[in-house]
Amino acid sequence: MTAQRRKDRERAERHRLILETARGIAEADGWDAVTTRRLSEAIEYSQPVLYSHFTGRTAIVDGVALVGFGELAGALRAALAAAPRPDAALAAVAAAYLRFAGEHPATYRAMFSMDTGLTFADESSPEPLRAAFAAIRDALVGVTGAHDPETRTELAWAALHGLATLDAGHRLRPGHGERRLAALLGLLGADVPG
Amino acid sequence: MTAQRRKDRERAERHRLILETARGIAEADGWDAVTTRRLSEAIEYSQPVLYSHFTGRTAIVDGVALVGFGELAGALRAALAAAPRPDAALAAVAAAYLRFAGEHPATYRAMFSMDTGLTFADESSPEPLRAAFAAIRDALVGVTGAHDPETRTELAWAALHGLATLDAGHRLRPGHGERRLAALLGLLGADVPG
DNA sequence: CTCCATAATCTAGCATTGCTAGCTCCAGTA
DNA sequence: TACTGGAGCTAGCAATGCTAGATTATGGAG
Repeated sequence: MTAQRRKDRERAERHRLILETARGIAEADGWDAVTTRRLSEAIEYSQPVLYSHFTGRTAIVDGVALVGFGELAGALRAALAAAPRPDAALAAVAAAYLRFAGEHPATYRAMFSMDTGLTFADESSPEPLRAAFAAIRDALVGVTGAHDPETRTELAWAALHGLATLDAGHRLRPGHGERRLAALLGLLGADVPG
Repeated sequence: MTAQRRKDRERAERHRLILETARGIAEADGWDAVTTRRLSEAIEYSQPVLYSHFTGRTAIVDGVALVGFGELAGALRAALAAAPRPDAALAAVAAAYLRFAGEHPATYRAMFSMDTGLTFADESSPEPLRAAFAAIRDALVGVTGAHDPETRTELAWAALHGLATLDAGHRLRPGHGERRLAALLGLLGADVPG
């Protein structure tokens, strides 16, 4: 049964290849360019192979999103751990969040802006997403009175997400990202009444 | 030439009908359900008629987005005008913004989350969008020290947009919208150092 | 080493999509 | 009343996601 073991490994590798290739095409030419034909050609397999790994095109997008959640959680945790002092942690985490969104716009879109089959906000929420949420909350708790941290974390997340998506859509003034981030940190750092 | 006048009127009316129907289908069954065939059938014309009004499907989405910008700007201006005192204006505007996004999710998607041919952030930005931005800024200026109002307006907008989109994607705890809005208003109302 | 059953992979094609070429037919003019 | 221009439709193309059925490779039994 050692042959089976090897096949499983090759299959997992190809699974990874599909996701990586899809992500690459999406980051290069947008998600519309990720057609099953182009993707299958890029991985040098025929289209039906894709369907032996994923239930359909949207499942592939979901797969990329999941990888993204893992990366984002890692980046936030790393920023949190590397921050010298608690009050610097929030700035580091926020900057890391916006950097991730800016450097991987298509991945970020898959995670947050595309019709998805993933479920959230309940127990079946992907673990990496919960980890990313926890990183933001931990950073916030370190800097503020920690009154109702869940709500404040949701709010900080929403602000970061709004900045990321509006900026990606060129809805905000270019070149003012630093200033906006500073303003956000100023708000979040301040004690909130109520 | 009175016949021409009538034709122009009918044509404008049909233009409006197309946008309204497309929006209705999108709000009912999502944008994926807005196919040129279903849309043309709903307006009781053949498909090519759509292309005599719009350059393509995305132009129709853009048209709905533009209508949405107009409505949003109107709602924000109304909220601003109806607020009894300046410090209540911000709460009214923010609530109106989230209400609009919650009541017309597909329209809101067309405005902010879909690949669009519209341009923003420069002079050619749609006028209604600039009007909506101005309404938020005016509300903010009334409540705070108005230091760097452009940046603070972008930030407030981003927070509202983030709350709207994450909530629409069921990424936030249900039933806590009021609390999040209150927390946001608390942050924005507080004076920010720097 | 050979044969064969199983699994893996591909070829070919379906239904649906956005979009368009070219015909038809009707309204308005002389 | 004949004619012309344009408004609208029928029919069809290329591209998409997806799948059925044929085909080839794999690996164990004799």
